[in-house]
Amino acid sequence: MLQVPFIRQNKELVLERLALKQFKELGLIEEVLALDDKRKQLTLAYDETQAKIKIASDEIGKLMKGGQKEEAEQRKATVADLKQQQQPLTEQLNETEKLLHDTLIKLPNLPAASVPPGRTPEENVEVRAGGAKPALAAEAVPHWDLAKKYDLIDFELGNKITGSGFPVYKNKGARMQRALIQYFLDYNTSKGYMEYMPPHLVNADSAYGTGQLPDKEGQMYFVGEDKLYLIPTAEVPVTNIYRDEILKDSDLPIKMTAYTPCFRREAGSYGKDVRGLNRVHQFDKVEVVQLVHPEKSYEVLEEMVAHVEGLIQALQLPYRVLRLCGGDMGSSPDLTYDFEVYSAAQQKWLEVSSVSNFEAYQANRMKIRFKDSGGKPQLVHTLNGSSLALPRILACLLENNQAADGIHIPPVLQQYFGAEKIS
RNA sequence: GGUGAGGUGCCUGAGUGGCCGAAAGGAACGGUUUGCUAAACCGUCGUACGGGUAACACUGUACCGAGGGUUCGAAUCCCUCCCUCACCGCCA
Repeated sequence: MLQVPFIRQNKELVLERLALKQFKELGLIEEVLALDDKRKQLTLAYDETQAKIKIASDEIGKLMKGGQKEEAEQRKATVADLKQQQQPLTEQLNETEKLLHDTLIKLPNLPAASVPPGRTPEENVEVRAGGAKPALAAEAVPHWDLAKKYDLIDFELGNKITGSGFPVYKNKGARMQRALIQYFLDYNTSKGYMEYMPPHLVNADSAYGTGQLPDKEGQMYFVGEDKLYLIPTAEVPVTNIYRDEILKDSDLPIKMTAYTPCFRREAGSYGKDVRGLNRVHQFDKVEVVQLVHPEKSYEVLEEMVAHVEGLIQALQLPYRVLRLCGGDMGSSPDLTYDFEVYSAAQQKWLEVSSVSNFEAYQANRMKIRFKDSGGKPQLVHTLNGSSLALPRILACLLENNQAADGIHIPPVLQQYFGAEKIS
């Protein structure tokens, strides 16, 4: 959520940046400022009346004690009068505050100055690339065929148990999931991230906090009976650990990592890239989250990008790092880097990680603050990234490492997986 | 799910209608003392939104789980919800 004083002082910049993000309802900015003006005016009027009521009430108490009943009754009449004046103010104030909040929450975050212009994924900017695309044999096949050949994943079985997009991992496939999760968590904790295992369902407040609500409600599975949402990413429960907290500046940075399954309805994306593991409704992911001092967040963003890059390099996968253009970014981040790995048999780049700086956008929603050196509460900056999402990593590992004698496991995974290849 | 007790500031905990934004103790922070540590002593010790200021100061209002209500006046009384604890039931 953007901060009103900032909008007021930087109106032109805000309009310009929102346009970069392809945001159309620029009129909302004027609305916000007008509503805020109205709010201040009503607050002042309400407070003044309320102060008079308090004084009069106080006097009534004293008059009653002194036995001056008539005087007291007179004061009561005054209060009744004041309350009548106040009533419309109260209503208008509540209404205005709600409207202001509802309008404010509709505004996306401002993209950073370094965000490239553009509308579509094609306009994302490649920052760098690494790893070599493997030269596969002519008979190389995509991962869904390999999954069948080596009995690793059963997609049809998931259909029976749940529905499409819920693959069943089995055998060495299940073992590989476990190995990847453990390796990723070990890698993250070795770099100072504290490991968490958070709830997989969250309440509406948490979903609002990270920005899933109200905009992306349709992307989450909802348990109506208990008004809980299945998490689309560990970012939601993990970042909310510090919701409504005021930290000491010496507490920063806070580095957290968690493995969770992720649930996404993917409404509206049927039929596109849904084959095999490319897009599923439930998948596993290890996430890293940081809460940092505002002056450090861009430095930390680069550090997190390097962190994820190290992981992909260790897995020996060909990858590229993209800086997302304004139109392809989500509504909450200031700056996002996507990692894509090359799935050699499909000959496709698959997104496996997204690392973002949200600056104070999420922190303002969640009221995550710290006391700066002057002792004043100030919003932290939040960042998060996948390190990593499993399905597409697995797809690439299977496809890229297939050989006549089986699928070769990257050295870093062998001790976790317990073998050098799947055959 | 049932019954009972309860939810107060960073923590413990007092407060059952006006003198309470809230006692006391602890923790934390700053200072004095001290060879160092400890102890002792002094001070600070909520947040939000307004007004005010160059910035402080100062000042108004709100907040004692959440939301409603009663009353001139609510942490305190009433209602609904949420949560915690204990016991019972069920159960990994």
